[in-house]
Amino acid sequence: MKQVTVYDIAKEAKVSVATVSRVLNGTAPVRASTRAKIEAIMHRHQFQPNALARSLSKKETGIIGVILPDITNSFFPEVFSGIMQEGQETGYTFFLCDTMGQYDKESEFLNIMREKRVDGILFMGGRINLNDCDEALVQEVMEHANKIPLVLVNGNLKNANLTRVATDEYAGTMLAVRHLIELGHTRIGFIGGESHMATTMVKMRAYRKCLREAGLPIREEWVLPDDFSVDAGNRQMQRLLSQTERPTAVCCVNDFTAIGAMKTAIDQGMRVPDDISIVGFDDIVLARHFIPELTTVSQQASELGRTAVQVLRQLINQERVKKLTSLSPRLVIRQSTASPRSE
Amino acid sequence: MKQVTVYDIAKEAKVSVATVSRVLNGTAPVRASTRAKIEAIMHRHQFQPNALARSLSKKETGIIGVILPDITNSFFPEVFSGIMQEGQETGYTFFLCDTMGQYDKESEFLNIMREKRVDGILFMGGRINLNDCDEALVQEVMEHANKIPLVLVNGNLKNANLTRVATDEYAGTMLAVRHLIELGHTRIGFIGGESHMATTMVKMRAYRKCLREAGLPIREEWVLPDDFSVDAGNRQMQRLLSQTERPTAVCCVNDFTAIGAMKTAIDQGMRVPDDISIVGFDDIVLARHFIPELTTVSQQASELGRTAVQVLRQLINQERVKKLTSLSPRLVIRQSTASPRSE
DNA sequence: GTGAAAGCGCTAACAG
DNA sequence: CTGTTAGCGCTTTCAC
Repeated sequence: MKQVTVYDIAKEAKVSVATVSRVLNGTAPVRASTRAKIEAIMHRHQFQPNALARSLSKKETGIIGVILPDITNSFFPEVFSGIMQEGQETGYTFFLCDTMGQYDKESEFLNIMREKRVDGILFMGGRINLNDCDEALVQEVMEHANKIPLVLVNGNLKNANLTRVATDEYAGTMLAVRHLIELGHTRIGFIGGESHMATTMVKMRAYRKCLREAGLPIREEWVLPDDFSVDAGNRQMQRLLSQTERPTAVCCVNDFTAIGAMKTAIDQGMRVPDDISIVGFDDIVLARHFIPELTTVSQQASELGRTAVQVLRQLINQERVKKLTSLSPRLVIRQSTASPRSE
Repeated sequence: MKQVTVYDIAKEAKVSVATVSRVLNGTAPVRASTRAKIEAIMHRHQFQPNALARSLSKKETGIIGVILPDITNSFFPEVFSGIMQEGQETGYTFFLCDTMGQYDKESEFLNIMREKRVDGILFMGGRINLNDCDEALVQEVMEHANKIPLVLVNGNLKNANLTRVATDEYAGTMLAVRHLIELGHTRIGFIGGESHMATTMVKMRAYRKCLREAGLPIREEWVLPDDFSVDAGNRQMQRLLSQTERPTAVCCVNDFTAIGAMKTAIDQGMRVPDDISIVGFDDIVLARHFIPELTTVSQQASELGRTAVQVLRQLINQERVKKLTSLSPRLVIRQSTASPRSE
């Protein structure tokens, strides 16, 4: 019942373990006949080389550690899917850690990854999305990054100067707001996002910039941060609708809040997009299946994941790497936006 | 820059590596003073014990391998989330493999897991959902299961007699169909699901049983398998609506097809649930956010994941385990179902 | 309590 | 081409 090892194979083939190792890795020429014999024996015994032993001596595991805040949030499975596709093609395997948004879990997982000797780390969510992250937390990540290839995905850490790949959310939001303006909207609100998160700030900044550029007034009572959930969308749309002066369009921090906003608006008897236009951000899979289909900004999550792995691989291979790889989002126009009714 | 090892620690503390190992694992008493000294040194050097070396000698990794067919399908992240929660509490870590529905990838990952010496395997999707799985594929899994703890989650392999945990989909479907019948529906269709998949067959069987029990006729032209996608729902609802005699309610194989069916019905000018009632299966997160909110059967995905880990752990610890652990689904009544209009 | 030493299974010089 | 041997870093008897 004991696992067969290179020694067993070697003995049976009457060769040394070195030779067995050679056919296993193709690291040096081996006579065709002995190679064939060894392979036959390995096959017969269904030999499974012990990856632990191999990694221990090679000092590399072929494992990439992935930290993300919530696998249950459909954006992340898509990114992860891209990560896996890219990784599989290059023989990498993944160690996925879900921090459930807790910063101390990030620290914990970072350590576990180091113990497991992963070859590199992809860091998403949590502290790297904070606008003003605690110095100690930044420090910690920097120390790890000093010892092991690490890239921040869709986030940043002030003054840490780490390698990162991210969607250009500023540009993405401009796409969304300009779309609304081009449709003729002049009364545009913004919903969702915790205000201490970088995403929220960036998106709001882009939103304000656009309105200003277009010479439109910014009504602070229409700028309603909250969190990133569907419920946030519900709540803030409710608030918007309770005002006597209402916007005719709203830009949402992500698709979840957009969905919530849409639902509440419709439940209150409004029609989307006739009475109010709504645009989201992320283009989650179900966005196109809502009624009405959601206009949104696609982050191309899968592409983001692939790119992240490519960049990390360069880091692992000690190649030169751009400090920031920026991906351009795309506006996906569907049914939830239209020109305002002329009144 | 080199990693510090137990030897470095031992030397600095003027003790043997054995003692260092003892404080690391608490496997034997160590004098408090020397323990303190060692711990201080480890802390100072930020010592990270090499998990590979440890696993190699202990012959256990604390890793559970998880095979699933598509992390992008929101049902699986939820299951996985439950798996991780349960695992974390017991110190396990996970190796996630997405087969993207390809059977050969299942084989590949099974082998990789063996090489990585995971402590146990959780198998979801792919071949274990086939109603009639190729004998060789069954055999392969059986051989692995013979060597390593393995549990099938929401699936089965004929005559393999493997340990499994699964939702009772038969019961779940009965819940759904009976609900429709109790509402007064007599004309009920069934949409979606590939007919060679076990889920589909089980659910259809339950559907037929319910109708028969209630003395209702089964109209074969209203039983429309397809695949499990939103588009399948679109297509088959389209077909249903093109018939002159239409059902007043339809039971869908899962939430995706239900969403598709709903969307097509509404796009065609029907009202849900007024003109047609729709019930799904799974209770994905967004089900409650659709308009109308989707009535569905909850699999309690997260609970399923937790249970799977518990069972696997028992297997790993060589405890007695029930061959089948069955979870009861729950009907979640929301807005997409109502009594048929009396005409 | 603590130390010496033999593994765990594989890779990689080095020598031939 | 192939064999010998010394690691890789930790755990675990077995003595003392």
